[in-house]
Amino acid sequence: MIIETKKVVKSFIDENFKDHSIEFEVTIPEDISKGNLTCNAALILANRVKLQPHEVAEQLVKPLEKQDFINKVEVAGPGFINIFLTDDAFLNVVKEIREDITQLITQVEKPEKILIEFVSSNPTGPLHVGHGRGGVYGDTIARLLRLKGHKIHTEYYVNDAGRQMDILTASVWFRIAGIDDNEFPASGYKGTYIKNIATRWGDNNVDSSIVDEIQKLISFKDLPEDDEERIDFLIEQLKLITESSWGAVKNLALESMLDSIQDDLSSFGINFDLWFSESTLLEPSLTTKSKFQLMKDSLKEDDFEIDASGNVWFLSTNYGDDKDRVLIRDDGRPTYFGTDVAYHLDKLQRGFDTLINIWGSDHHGYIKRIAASIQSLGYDSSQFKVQLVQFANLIKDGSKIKMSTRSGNFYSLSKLIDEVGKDAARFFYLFKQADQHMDFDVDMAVSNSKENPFYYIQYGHARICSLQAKANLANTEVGSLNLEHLPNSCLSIVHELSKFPMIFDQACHKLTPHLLIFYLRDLTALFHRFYNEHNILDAPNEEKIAILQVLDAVKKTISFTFSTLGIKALESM
RNA sequence: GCGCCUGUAGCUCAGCUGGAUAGAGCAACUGCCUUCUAAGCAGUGGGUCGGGAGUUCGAAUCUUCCCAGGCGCGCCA
Repeated sequence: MIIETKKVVKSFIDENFKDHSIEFEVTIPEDISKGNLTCNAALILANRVKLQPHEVAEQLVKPLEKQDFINKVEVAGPGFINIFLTDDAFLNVVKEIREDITQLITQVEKPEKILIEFVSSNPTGPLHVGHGRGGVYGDTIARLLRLKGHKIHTEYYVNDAGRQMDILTASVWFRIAGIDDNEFPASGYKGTYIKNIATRWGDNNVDSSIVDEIQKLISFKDLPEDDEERIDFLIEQLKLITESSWGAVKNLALESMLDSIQDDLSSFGINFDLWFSESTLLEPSLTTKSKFQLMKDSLKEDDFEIDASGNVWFLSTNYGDDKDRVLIRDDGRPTYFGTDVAYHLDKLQRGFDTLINIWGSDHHGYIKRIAASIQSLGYDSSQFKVQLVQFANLIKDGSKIKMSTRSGNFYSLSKLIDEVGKDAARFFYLFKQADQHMDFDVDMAVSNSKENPFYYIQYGHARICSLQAKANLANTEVGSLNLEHLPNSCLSIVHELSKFPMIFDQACHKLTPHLLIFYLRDLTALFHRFYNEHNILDAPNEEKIAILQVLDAVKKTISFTFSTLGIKALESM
């Protein structure tokens, strides 16, 4: 109805106020006395054409009054146009929700092929609660955009090629050799998951001479002082000591980490279409160069240069970045940035119209250089979009929990799922806008008390299910609703239901799924209030049927929206 | 120092492409369970929308300057 109304106003303006195409809004006012819909077009247009807003409004009223879904139109306040809809318009919403709520979702005119990349956490440790937030957000965005009609592909970029992988592998070797926490290098990964990998390796292959050498290496007194230099030195030595086993342990470690990450995500309802391996970008095939090489060949020639020591620089400042960036180190190894450029080129070459990357907010400084590289590769940087997700602080017993992967001291995602449950966890992640800092209060999420908003909506859904079971009218025919039989206080529920398409559109357009949760809470509140005021099952039969049809629409709105957010609505509590 | 994000009720947050009296939940206080699930409902109190200036018919929303907090500013990923 909003969309229809907007069309009417817009075409009237196009006809009668040529050259004044304006952006205006049709919204649903808080106060029902201001109509079911309200339009601010006259205020904006009056400014342009230098007329009184009232005069303009009076003209805009005319075409609206002719619409059969509109009952009454008023000009109010400084020049708002308040629109009152017919009963049928509302009843139609209830009917459509009950038939098939997805028909209320307006499909995009031009469906796009969109690749959404998210989580992409280094496979050097288990996922923690921060990754969970990005994961749930990305997954939900994918679901929303799919429903809008876009073609969505999801991807996890696996950083399996860099120094971090060597540190991971070295850490496993230290544990294989029985190095304990006292002697363990500060820059290594200490977590118990490393011990588990070491144990898996130890089950079938233990070479005691290697173990001896590693122990000797660790106690060697002339190791570099600096933590980072020391770990790099140790890695170099370990590669010599372990020879061919190095690669095998590395593979085992990577595989174990990916298994664990995959398990955590899938228990969160998050699955990826593709796990993209960074290292494949560096592997030439028999017939072609590596994707990395091909990327370098595709960059504009003016956009890179080689310095005296042999580093290859990408001149991202040509595109507004603060600094130029090294693409290839003097020893020939690509930087992280370098392979990432190759990855993005690969994405674009696969024919995606839009790339959406969901990154932790600490990566915001990285946006410009990737956008720059995309331009240099000859693509339009507007195809590349980044949604930043802010950190999630974990609150337990009223205080923040600090997290660090290296020390092995963190609150893992799997622990969160165990304690809070998938659905409540997803709910709380989505309860706040993704690009805002958030405190995730674990105690609140698990509490069965009234302070937990998750159960508020669930309870509403369960109550309706219970009513339906008792009334035995769950399948009341669609379309037989008559507004006369509906008590006034139930009408406000119908009004709220009519907002659904608008809210859903906003959530998709702005990539803000939290709007849907806030909407459900408002909708549920109206139901709970109504439930307390009316003894539904004792109402006269016609009234009861009418009410239950509206409540069925509420129930379907909750369960559909929840399922879109990856949450299962409870039938009973 | 530069960049991004944030500052709205005691707490957690909506609202931010400017719009009609600033919202919700929790907490506090007062009521409502012999009646469809009280994980609920009704009501009361609580605000210089961090501060100043500006833009205009109109600002929590836009601009600018301050103040406070988070994050980033690697040939780490």
